[in-house]
Amino acid sequence: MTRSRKTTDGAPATTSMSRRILDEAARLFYEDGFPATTVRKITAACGVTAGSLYNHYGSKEEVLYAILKRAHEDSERILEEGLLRGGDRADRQLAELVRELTLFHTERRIEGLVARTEWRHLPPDQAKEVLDAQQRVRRIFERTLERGLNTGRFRLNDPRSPGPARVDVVAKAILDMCINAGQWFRPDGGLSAQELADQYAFLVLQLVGAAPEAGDRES
Amino acid sequence: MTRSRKTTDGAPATTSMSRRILDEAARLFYEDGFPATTVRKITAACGVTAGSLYNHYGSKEEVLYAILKRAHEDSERILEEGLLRGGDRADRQLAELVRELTLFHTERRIEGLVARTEWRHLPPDQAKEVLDAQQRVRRIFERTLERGLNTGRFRLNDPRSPGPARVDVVAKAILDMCINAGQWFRPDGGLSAQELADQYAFLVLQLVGAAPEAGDRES
DNA sequence: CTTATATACAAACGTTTGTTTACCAGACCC
DNA sequence: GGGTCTGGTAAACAAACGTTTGTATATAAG
Repeated sequence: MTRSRKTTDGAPATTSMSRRILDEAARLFYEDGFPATTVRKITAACGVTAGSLYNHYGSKEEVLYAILKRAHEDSERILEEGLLRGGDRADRQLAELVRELTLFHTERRIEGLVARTEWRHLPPDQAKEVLDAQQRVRRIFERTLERGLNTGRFRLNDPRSPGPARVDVVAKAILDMCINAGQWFRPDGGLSAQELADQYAFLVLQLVGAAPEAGDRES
Repeated sequence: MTRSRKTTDGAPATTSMSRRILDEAARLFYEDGFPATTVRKITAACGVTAGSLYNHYGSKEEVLYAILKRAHEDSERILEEGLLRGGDRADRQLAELVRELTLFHTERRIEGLVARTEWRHLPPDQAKEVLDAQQRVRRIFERTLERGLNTGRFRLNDPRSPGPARVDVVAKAILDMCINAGQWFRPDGGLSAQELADQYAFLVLQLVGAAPEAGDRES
């Protein structure tokens, strides 16, 4: 996991300093935001002095970019795995997606929030990379929603409204729910992250009007 | 509306400088965050020099506090009005709450986002004020949810789960949906803020399992 | 006219910022 | 031993920070 820079795969006693800087910086960006977090605070949290950061990263911005890149790669991978686990029924796919995304943002809420809020402070080309990754995640949800509507598993027709709710709007609503759960959830409230993810999956299925099907247990 | 400081109620040609500073600061806090926004940028946007800000506010923090206070007062007032308009049926109350909150955060997304994200940079007692206001908003939603469950209008029992979804969890999910809509919504996408608010109200009613009742038109 | 008040300005304050530089201790290879 | 590399240190850099100061000007009151 932690690949030390040049050693021949012998695991170092402590996590490598490069990795340590990433973790402490993520925590500080989460608490205070990127601009208010100084290089001196980051390095002090790692037990070294300011100049040392530049042995591992070219700038403070580069540290932020590394954090965001890792978070987005991991979340995309996790969602695609969940999609496969859902089989070919859109409702089961959607439930898996919601579960996985909620779990990711509760278990790794520090990186999750930083990735959502601090990309503005990156140079434009790197900021665009982050936005593209967010768009890919959204597309995964939109495709599953469309599949569920086409197969008649989801129902989004408001009797008081001219047309059905738009798929992109529904996808955004679901994403905002799952992503922001990480901001308030604390595992000490008598509710585990797993239980929260299950409740969210249930709520989202109700939200898209997924009728309980034969084969799903009924209470 | 804009009360100029000393004139005898004759409307000034331009909005007063105190108000102007508030608006420009809000926009800059929204774009770059509080710590990355300098006093010089704020005052330059108002066409004056840095020192002039201190004729109107005691510090940069005080500007942030004024923005947050105004936003929270307005949103609480709007929600309570919506609650009254909903009558005594919990489903109609909930629909009004969702509509109003979504509208507020789309029409005033700048203040809305700043209020949600920048309170960390306030001194502890003022930060607590903001958190208290957020808690009051959450309670409004929780009470309406409880009323709907007690009167049987809402249904939150997951057949695959031991108990029903917790009211506080459902309230958070709804709040995250509405509040964050302001971050991505742009009125140029062929969807007005009103239509978005209506769709969200519909989605939330499905989410809480509100059965369409006699008297609501069916398509 | 005189006086007071509000608000603008330019300039400076001490501090902190991200980053660079020059130097040094230890590990490894031959 | 000597040579090279890695990754640390202390000190310095210009630039930018929030804020204070002294001063000018315009408006309104007495």
